[in-house]
Amino acid sequence: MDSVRVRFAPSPTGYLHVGGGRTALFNWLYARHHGGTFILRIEDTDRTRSTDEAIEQIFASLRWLGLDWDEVYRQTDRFDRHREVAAELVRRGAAYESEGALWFRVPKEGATTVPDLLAGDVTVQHSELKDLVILRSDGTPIYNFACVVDDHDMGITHVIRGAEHLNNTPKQLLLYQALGWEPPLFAHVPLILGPDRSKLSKRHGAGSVLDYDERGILPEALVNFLARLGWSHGDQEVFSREELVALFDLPGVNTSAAVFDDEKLMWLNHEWLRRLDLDRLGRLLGERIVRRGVADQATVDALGPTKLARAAALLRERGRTLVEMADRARPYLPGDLDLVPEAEALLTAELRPALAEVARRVEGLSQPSAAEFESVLQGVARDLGISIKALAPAVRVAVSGTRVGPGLYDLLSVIGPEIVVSRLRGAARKEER
RNA sequence: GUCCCCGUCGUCCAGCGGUCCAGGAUACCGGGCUUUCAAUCCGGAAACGGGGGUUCGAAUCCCCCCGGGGACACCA
Repeated sequence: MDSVRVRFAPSPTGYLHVGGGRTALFNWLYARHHGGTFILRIEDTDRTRSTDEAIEQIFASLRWLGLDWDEVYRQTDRFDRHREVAAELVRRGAAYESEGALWFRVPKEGATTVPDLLAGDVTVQHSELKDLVILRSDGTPIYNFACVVDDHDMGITHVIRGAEHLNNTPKQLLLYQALGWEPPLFAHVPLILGPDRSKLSKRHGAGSVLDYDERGILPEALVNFLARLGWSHGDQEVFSREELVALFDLPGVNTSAAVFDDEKLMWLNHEWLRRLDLDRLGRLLGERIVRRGVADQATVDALGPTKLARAAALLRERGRTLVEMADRARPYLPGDLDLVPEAEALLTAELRPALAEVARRVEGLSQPSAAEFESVLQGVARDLGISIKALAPAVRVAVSGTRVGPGLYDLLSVIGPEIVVSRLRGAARKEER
């Protein structure tokens, strides 16, 4: 059997949204699973709506998703070929000119059946079809025609595309027939729906692939999530890219549309955050801290990769996105903190000397571990006759500015003795005013 | 409106004639653990759209209805 050649054929009329992203993913997975070729074809025949910015966006989106293509084409580069084939259709009497445009004649009688790999045989009566324009009056080709010519010329073996194209397929099949060409196999994948159950589109808001990057979603998570929309492997939920390549195939794909559930994406993202290599996560966190304006590049650089990774290890347990992690990273960075409003209530006159005492005892230590911090706090609590349940929250808020966060001793150990001491003293002094 | 596709917990999936008084995940509710929040553990509520068939037996096969979606451009 010929090796698999599939294509993703977006039109550059706007950003790439997740629906297109999933179509691209399924094509890519199919190609990689079968050791085939993944082709990217920019369908820019509508020159009034296509933009170079959109093309760049599509490239950037696919790169971010990690979907590498083996060949890339632009339909506008192939207009001569399209016109040549159109002329051939005229010669064969299958096309005619009217009002300046070239039309393909659809038979009045009979029917065409699409042998869809997923939907099964779908038959459409020719009486339902109208003649279709193949070349506009300005001589440029139209989708249904350019698509057929290109799929044929590029040796496409499987057309995997959104279900909204199922109705186009009979027309395309008729074109293949008129040209005497062997059509590829078709697989129309179910649509992704928005919360209102209509086809996911730009008007549903955050539909752009790159928006998910902006929101702090990992490409691993979005790929995993998109793959699970319409495809499954038993009860498994988390799949690495490698697993997907190994397991994905068309027979496992659904036929019913799926609603995009943001909450589940968040859960999956958290899962991936917790599985990520810590050095890489540390780097991502550093970038995000700067990107979010939490701190500048110099501050992040000063912290260094090791501390960044340690902070990331704590942050990822609670944050569901890189954005949440970065926005909570302030306590790990040098400098003063804004304390939450209830902090004042926690830092009572009774606790003030205790904070100062903790600072004094920490000062003598070098690189204290979480366990050492614990024994310091326990010691101070015991010696000063204070409950640890009162001391711990006060130390936490003094050092991290907030009442919530990782285990206190881990937190202190990662923040490090210098910053801990300085913030403890600051809080103790504040109370004296 | 016409044609086409689809129809299992709110949502994503499993199920492909018996092992299903339907399983997993998420979200939700309650409890344990914890200085807090997470994580985690235990428990709970939650679905085969309806009606006819076929069959000894149907979530699984067929038909009708209903519901949802998509397509009906010199857009893709």
